[in-house]
Amino acid sequence: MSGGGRAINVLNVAEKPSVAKSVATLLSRGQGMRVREGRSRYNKIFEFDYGIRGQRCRMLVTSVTGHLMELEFEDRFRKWHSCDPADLYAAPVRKSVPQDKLDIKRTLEEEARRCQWLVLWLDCDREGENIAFEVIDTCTAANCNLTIKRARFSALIEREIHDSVQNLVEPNRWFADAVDARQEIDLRIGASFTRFQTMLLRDAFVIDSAADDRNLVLSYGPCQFPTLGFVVERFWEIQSHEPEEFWIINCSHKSEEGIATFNWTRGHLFDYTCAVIIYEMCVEEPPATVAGVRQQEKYKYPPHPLSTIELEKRASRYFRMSSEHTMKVAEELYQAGFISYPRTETDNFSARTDLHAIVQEQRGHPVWGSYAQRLLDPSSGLWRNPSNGGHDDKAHPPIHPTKFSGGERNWSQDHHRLYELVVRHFLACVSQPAVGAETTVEIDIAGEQFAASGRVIIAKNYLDVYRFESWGGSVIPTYVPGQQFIPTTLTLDSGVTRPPPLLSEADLLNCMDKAGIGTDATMHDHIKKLLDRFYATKDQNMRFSPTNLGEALVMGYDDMGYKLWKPNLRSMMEFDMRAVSEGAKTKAEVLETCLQQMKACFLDARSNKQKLMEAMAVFFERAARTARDEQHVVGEFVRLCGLCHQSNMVLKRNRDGNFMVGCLGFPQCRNVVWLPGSVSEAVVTANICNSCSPGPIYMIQFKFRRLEIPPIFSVDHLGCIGGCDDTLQQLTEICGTGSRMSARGGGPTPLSSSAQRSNSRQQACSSCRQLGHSSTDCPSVISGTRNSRSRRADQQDGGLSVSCDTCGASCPMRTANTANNKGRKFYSCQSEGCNFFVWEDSLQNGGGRHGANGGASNSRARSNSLGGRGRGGRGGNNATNGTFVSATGDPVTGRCYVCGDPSHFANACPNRFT
DNA sequence: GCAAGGTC
Repeated sequence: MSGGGRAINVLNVAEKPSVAKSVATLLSRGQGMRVREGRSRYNKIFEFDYGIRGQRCRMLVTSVTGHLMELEFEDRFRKWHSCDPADLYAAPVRKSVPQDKLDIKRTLEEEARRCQWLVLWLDCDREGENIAFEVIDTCTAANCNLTIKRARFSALIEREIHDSVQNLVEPNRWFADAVDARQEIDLRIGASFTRFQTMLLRDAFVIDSAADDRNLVLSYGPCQFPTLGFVVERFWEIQSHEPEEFWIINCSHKSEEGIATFNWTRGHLFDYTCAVIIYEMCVEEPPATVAGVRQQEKYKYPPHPLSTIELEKRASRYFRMSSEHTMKVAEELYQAGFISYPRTETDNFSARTDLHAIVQEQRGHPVWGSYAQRLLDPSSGLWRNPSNGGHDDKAHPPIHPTKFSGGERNWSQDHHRLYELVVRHFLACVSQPAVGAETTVEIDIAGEQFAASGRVIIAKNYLDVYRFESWGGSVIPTYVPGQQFIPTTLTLDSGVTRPPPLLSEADLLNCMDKAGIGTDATMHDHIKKLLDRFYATKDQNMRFSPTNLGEALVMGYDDMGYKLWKPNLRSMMEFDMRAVSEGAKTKAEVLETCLQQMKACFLDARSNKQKLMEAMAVFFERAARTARDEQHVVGEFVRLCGLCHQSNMVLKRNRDGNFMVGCLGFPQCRNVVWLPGSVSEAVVTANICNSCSPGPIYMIQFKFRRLEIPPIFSVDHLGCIGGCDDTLQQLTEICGTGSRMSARGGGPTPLSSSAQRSNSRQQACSSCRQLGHSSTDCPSVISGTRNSRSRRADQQDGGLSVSCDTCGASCPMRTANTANNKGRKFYSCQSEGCNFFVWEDSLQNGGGRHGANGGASNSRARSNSLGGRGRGGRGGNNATNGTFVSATGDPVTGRCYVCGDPSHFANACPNRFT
């Protein structure tokens, strides 16, 4: 091993103590290795003799603990009031070793003085390269004659480590530069915005967080803020959700073999008339014909090897552990040698990993040991080489067990759980997928398609050990093509669309991962920061809601038109960092352009600080000395909340100046009545509404902006929000509301919310002079001229069809079979999820669509924001109560949806389509 | 008192 000539001293530095120990052990093969203390008690020094390409070496292997240095502003810029925060974009910064790392620095200096070579064993990623240069700077300051080399390795495996030390390379300056740029940008942006918004808002409002207001820091960071943005965005999405009623036909069939539930191929329809017509056709011609039976073998694959994010997501999902706690427990298991390094992006095992050896270790476990034995038995056929998740950080393998344990005495329940997850996940990864046999039966009732499916699990395979996942199986009776049967139940049911749930921790990690916010080692920190800063809370179900403070800050920047709370900024920076690390751009170039842009953004944000103040004023009271000129903060009493029955509903303005009546129980109670966007003034009067209950409900004197309401309405109106007031309802429909959600939606952020508001107000259609639509989507234009001509051109041989207004598919002509419309022809779209429907005679007449609602297939009438009346435009027809049950042969219940009479169905109603 | 990134 050791060659001739005089031995040189080689200082080897790893990123962390564990790597130093591994490298030393592997290189020395455990022979003749000495350990001695350095100045830092964590960072030992290992010594042994070794030969590098014929050169005899005395190897000294030690470590740092991550970054050795920190970037800071020079002293005179460190105090918050020492300078204008805008100056922080140019204030001099310097890198230095912080107090708690000085002992490591001294060790490096002392050892470097007696060495000739320095070999860097830092992790092989950009941060690792940057740390390498911190070590180089420290060591060369003590000994300028050092020869500097970099060891490149991707796993702590004997052959790999020997190879890398025999093939030393140069450190990569570009990689380190990319990190330098990132650090400087993060520091300047973070410090300037944090100081600015903290000093602006903390003393101006009474922020009732758990922290003392004086110590509250309203931080801004390029990772924490987009993380908050995800939470707020979902919250807004939920708030803006307007439940929409839909209709669905359900069919089931019971036979001796069991029951099959058939789902309507159309999914659901939002148009009630359309759904009822189809439903009634099915009811009147109920025999079902089996159109097809499909049998397929399906596989459920085991997960990819375990990365940090996956570990965090799964621990959150399976055990409700926070990502921060998961990482703490994982770190302890790692320190004790039970699992591999827990901070890894890699989800692919290197071909050199001895997977069988890892399984072998687990054979003795009382619970999963027998599964491990089966895996190793070639005759079981259970083994499968793990899939490749496609990520490799080139530094660490996927998380896997490194030492057998049947459970240690000092382990908490969470240590047990996490170790079990890591082991079971690993065993699952090297197992065959679960196999199932799926049967799909398609049936046809009066031209409508339904389908049912069942699954039988043939082989559980990995699911036997991965108890966290399941694969539902259900058996359905046997059907043969052409078979006919009478459905046991055939019902028309209603449902309402639901908003998405609040973000779970796993969802949030997913969002961050996709947008490139944070790293595997820091993502949980950013989430925790939201909680620590009182920007968000986590409920019992581990789901995140923004606090008033978090929402106000995001709202403030959103109102300025900035995407500072979106992940774009970080993505842009990440793109630039990559360019630097590839040598396409220089560090100086990126710093200059990025900081110039950010400074301009900062100055602009500061000149628009009023937006931030206004957003805060929506949620918080002004501090005493500034509250004098504020009004509408608390609001005037209108009624007791009919939802929570605990708090008062008060008249308020939102930050755009739009009026609303909201429950003071917010955020626990979210009851709110949004008022028409055309209201210019609103004052609660002493008049009490005598038709709405429970009372008292105080009436509000409104003034509307003349140009924003149709001429038939008066600008002055004494109104009630209890549901009795038709004028308010109509104006709300016509003008829209000032609801933040209707303004924000999912589209691009408006630069000015007032511009958005005026766009949402509707003008009269220039074609038919009606309100509620524009000439481009006027029903008379669509069905009367342009589209009916194009439809005529679409006739097909062997049967008439028209092209669908909505999806463009061909819609065949069909004949209605209902009592009132027997023999009448219509076209309805066959595409899944499409509910286009039109009567043939309405096309021939060239006129508009049917009746008030009939035929206008896609009109998804929005529910009125003035509560309590069901769907707009169909007063008196409360369809949600009417589940029409028409079990063939069984009694039929329900009532007519047109007039509400229980003695007949709509198909026999004399008032239908009149 | 501020960021995000390493790590103990």
